[in-house]
Amino acid sequence: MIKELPVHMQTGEPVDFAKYEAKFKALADRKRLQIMYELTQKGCVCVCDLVDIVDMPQSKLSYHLKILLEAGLISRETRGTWSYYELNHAEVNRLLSPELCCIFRKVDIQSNDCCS
Amino acid sequence: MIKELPVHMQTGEPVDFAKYEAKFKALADRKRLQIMYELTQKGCVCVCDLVDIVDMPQSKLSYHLKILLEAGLISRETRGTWSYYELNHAEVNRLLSPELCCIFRKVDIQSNDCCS
DNA sequence: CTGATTAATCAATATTATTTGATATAAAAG
DNA sequence: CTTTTATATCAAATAATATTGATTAATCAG
Repeated sequence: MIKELPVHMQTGEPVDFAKYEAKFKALADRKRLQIMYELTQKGCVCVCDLVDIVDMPQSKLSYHLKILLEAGLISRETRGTWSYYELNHAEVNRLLSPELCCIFRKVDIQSNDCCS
Repeated sequence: MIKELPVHMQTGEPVDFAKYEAKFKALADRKRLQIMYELTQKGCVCVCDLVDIVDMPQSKLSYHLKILLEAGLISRETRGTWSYYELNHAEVNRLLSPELCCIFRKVDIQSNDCCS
């Protein structure tokens, strides 16, 4: 089995710090972390429910959801007038440690070493 | 072998989002990420060298080092007039994914699945 | 002791992010 | 068609962060 080097190590290209800055900026807010937590717990939630769950005025919630969405940490699916948001587990796993998995990550059924 | 549940799952206590907010805030800046990257690469570096490495005025660097220090992401050791900073690997590992290990983490010799 | 070096802190300013309330848009229900 | 509901967007006000240059404090070398 051949191991591949990460791109920046193969090429000597500089690391794209700006990319990570954007992700961590989105994570750097307790309200947004709570939103992510609720999405981790509940799966797919519509904005109208989330307003009550996180107890936040609708326009404010919309602002924070946009930031998480643009950082690729959550995804949206619109049905009619409703917008449903859910966590982007792949992206969250790509960023956060196994130790944070019980809070914000959702792990494959295989790897049974978490939140069990 | 008995598996322990994470505290917030055992007790039903709310997750301390503010704690993580502070950590991610410190990570949410490309200059600070670069500082962490250089410390990952070089180990223990004094401020006078870091000024050249990251090409930043001294007072600005000092400001950003303080933020990383207070977030527990780096540590300081002062010898005479010099201050040496290095990455707090334990804390970084606690936060960041294995996939980020090649950039910001340093992994135990054991686990050979990274940056090799 | 004196002058030079290292690094932290401070105050002023500039830049970014967040909150708020109002408005806009679009679908759904009557 | 009209009204209601869901959500996004906008502009203004506020709050939080970052940058700059100057100053301070501590050590060091002569």
